[in-house]
Amino acid sequence: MELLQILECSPPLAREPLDAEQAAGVARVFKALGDPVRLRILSIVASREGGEVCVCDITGAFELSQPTISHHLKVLKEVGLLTSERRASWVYYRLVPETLGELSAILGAPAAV
Amino acid sequence: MELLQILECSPPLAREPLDAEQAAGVARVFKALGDPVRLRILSIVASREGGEVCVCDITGAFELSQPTISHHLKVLKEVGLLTSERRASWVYYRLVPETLGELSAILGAPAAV
DNA sequence: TCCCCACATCGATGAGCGTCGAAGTCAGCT
DNA sequence: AGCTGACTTCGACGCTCATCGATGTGGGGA
Repeated sequence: MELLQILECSPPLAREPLDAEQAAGVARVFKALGDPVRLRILSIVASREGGEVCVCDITGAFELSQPTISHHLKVLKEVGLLTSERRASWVYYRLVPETLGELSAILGAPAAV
Repeated sequence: MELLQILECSPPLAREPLDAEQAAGVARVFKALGDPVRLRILSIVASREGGEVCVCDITGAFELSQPTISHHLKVLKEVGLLTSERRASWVYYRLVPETLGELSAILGAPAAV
């Protein structure tokens, strides 16, 4: 059930065809990346010094309602690209670099061990 | 196509936030990858010895109608992941490795300069 | 020339998704 | 306890998309 496990078991595209289960899992993550707002959110979190971003910082970067941003954050979290932690009144989001790395490897990165 | 240019100009996610135009372009390609059938098609083409796959070979690998496969091939072609060439009665599809490489770099590949 | 085959396009349909306002939750402050 | 601020969840609406059957196209072969 865990998505990251499926990513770890999926070979690079150029090595051998994906089976249906692998394709379904990998596609879920790519689908999450297939939205401009989510991509920008992810890049904001990923490029942040310290690695943490408060939701209010993200909301301020878009001309979208706060529930919409929250929805996108939820999608990114569900596929294992982000994690969240509540401290006091604020919720901080943080990148999961392993997931990003697995995706890169599936696309055919030169296997950075 | 100008899509590949956008990919080339887009920094790795972890380096700096994407602007709206970059995010829109990159998202188009990821959205194309966000479907299990298209991912499997891409892996079939990418892992093929010789690099060429006839449409009939792809259609045979799925329990989907031929128009549906043709639709997915068109999507992959429009975002610059595949090219096609007609020879005699058959149409052969081929991977565009540059596009895949740019995506991998945006996800944070170890900067293959 | 006529037919057949490989593939693309068209039009329709049902499911999914992005977006919003409204309402709910949760924590700190007075 | 009550209030306020930061997010999340809910319900709804409009649009996009995956899929299909039917139809169009283009190239060989008989």
